[in-house]
Amino acid sequence: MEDMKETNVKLSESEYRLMDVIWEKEPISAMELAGICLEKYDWKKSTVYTMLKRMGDKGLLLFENKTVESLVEKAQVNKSEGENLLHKAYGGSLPDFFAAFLQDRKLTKDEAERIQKMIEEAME
Amino acid sequence: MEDMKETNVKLSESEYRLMDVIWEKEPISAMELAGICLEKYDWKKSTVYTMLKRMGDKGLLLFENKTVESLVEKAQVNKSEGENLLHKAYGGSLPDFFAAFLQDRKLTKDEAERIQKMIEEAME
DNA sequence: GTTTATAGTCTACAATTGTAGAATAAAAAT
DNA sequence: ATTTTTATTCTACAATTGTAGACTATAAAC
Repeated sequence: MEDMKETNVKLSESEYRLMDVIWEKEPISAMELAGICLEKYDWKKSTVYTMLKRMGDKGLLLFENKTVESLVEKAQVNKSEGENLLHKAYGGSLPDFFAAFLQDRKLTKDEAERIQKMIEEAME
Repeated sequence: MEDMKETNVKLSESEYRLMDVIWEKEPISAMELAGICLEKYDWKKSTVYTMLKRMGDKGLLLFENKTVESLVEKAQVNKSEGENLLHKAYGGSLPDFFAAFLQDRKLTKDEAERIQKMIEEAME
């Protein structure tokens, strides 16, 4: 990972999958990547190379000198997808958003505490 | 809205936008829908009709007798998008997921309380 | 009933995504 | 240097998405 501030990065499903491997192993050689993707997703190597090319053009990663590294952070991609959903689906209301997940879900004491704590810290 | 349990409904960006209008006004006549979409998104009427056709084929809505109604609930679509993100991006960990949103965000006392309360209720 | 307006369908086309075989280039082995 | 192996690129193609103009059918007015 090198840099790139770009807000609102949007990856397709497959792009995300590929990035996910990259995030985990970078810097990684294109060949090793192809190997992992073959195992993990059953993608042929040319499929991986094609994606690398396209994603490189989009500025999502750097494929240079046999090696691949990301140009977007996982946290940032996740964040922007999340914020996007929060706004489009729940009008930006965090309580409404959270409610959707807490509705039919049980939390362990530990999880609940961890979250409670975060909330306190986020309270002004 | 009539029915359809289908887990994991996935709408494209435009499909979601159209559905959003439908959810708000259904049952609504195709023409009125086209009018709203023209104003709101600047989509030509044939664009709307094309989408209605395609989305009807996919079982996302019913376009019958000049009238349109949804076959998927907004809450359900939102939910499934959210769960999807939760899993793919945060390994299903709600605390991690929530943390991403609470990180750089301030909550009002009211919001915090509403969330706290939900958490307590979700705790076993 | 014929004109006019309104609603709906069809066809089209470009961009993006998912996928990969075939060809080529580069590196390693002999 | 030539063969063999391995890495990379090219070309291709189908499906999906985004978009809409042109045509047709239907209903409303006269």
